[in-house]
Amino acid sequence: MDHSRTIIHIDLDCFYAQVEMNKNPSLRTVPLGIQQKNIVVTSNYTAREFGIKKCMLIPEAKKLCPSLVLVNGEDLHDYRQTSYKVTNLLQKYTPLVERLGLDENYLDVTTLINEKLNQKSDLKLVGNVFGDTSDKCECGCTERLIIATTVAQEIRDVIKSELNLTSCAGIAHNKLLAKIAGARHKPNQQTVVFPNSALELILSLNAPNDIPGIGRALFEQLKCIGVETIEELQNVDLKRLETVLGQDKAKLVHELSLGIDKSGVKPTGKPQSIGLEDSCRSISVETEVKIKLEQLLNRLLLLVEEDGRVPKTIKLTVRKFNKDNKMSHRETRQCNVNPSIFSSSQPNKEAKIMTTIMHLFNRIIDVKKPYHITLLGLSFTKFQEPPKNTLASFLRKDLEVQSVLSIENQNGVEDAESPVPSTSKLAPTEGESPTPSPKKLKLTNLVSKKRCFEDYYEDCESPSKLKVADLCLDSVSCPPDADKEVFKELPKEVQKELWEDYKRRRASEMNFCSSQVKKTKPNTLLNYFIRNN
DNA sequence: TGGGGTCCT
DNA sequence: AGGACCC
Repeated sequence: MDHSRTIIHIDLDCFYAQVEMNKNPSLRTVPLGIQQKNIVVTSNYTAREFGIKKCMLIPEAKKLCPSLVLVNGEDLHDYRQTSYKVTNLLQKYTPLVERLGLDENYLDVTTLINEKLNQKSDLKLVGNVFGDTSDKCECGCTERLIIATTVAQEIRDVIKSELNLTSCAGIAHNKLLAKIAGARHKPNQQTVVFPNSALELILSLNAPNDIPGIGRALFEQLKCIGVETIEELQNVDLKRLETVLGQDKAKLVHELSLGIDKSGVKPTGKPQSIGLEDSCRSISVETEVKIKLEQLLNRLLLLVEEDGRVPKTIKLTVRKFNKDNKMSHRETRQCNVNPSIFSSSQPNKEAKIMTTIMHLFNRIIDVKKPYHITLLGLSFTKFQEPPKNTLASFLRKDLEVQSVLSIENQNGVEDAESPVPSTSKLAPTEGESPTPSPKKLKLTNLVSKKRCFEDYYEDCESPSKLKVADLCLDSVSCPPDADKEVFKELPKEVQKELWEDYKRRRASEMNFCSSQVKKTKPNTLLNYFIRNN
């Protein structure tokens, strides 16, 4: 077996509740529930002592705990923001950070651990251990996992000190085991599991669908062939499993049941979609539909503006009333939109977008017949170009021009555009814990977001006129797409970053163009900035 | 049972 | 466009 990787799973404790308690510290001392419609989606640990459970109905929760304080958590904006702050912190340890929902992250710390291994730091196991450790694997994984317990503790300490959030961590040689182990001791604790305890850990779960990756549908299929417990799944005849699941799925599921998980930690880049939903008792007239969708659209436009990218398609989701318990049944329709519609200079773009949304709506609902809608959702997908969250993006004058200059982020790998150079990444570390990087320069407040478009072509040289040689010089000059007057006033360091950013973008363009023509990868600057390629 | 997301078919 | 999975 291969135990060469070291994975840490970080899970924020009752995440929404923690965010609300940080916003309003007086909530810390009371039983707190986060409410979405008629449901308590999560609660703080004070409330849990009353027996409040995830996804409990409000009346039931109130009966268990009449003093329960409820905060509405239907707008995820603040949770999403905090969530990304956590992920950004984690990315200082390794670029291999994968998000799962808003409150979980996987880290592949293999490289970092191997570096620490060479430094001969003393082996001190921190936190809980799952299972018995008398039978020790000799492949080296034991030492690696022990070092990782210290790293996990450091990471949790930083999340606490920087963001005032407590979390749990699971440490193992794969994602599956790390996640399951982390849930053993909650809250604000961590657990390591060694390979020899993998089977025991999996068997400690109650049912096959407690294994991440085995959901309701798979569980039902398993039942059909008489597999109801994890033990039965572990011992099932593979051929029989294949008859219902097919070869690939059968192998995967069987391996999961044995604690084997070969899946890698996939760096999560920018979201593939940004959407909003609103459930409701009943909507059956068109004006109400319009009002709801307008609300959703206005909120969504703000989110997309924050994101910085421009979407190319829009998707409408409708859930019709269904007396059967098929609550999950939704219908969607999508269409492409001209990205120019999102331009800030576009006069009443809301109305224009609403027109296409209502067109989608009419593809799902025949408004001449009675209807009964219980959910409306709107989402934007297929974004143009990766946004460049750098100082440069701020000074760039025109979104449309920007889109011409940029390329799609083809593999979703982090694009080396982090405003703070991730120092600890792959470079050898100095042995101490990763120090928080210097505070980001908050240009947001320094530079007005107002951009003027008119003089772009007069003011700037065409990028195509820039010679490749310019890109290789050490000297720093003003990128053609930045405001020269503003640029002059900036500190030298900032000027340098803007110029570096511009060079990177130029390099990307060059590679983009040539790779369209010939399949071979030219040895451009880009190769230094794009990994896994 | 909410309000999100991902990837595969 | 839907369905599986995840939180």
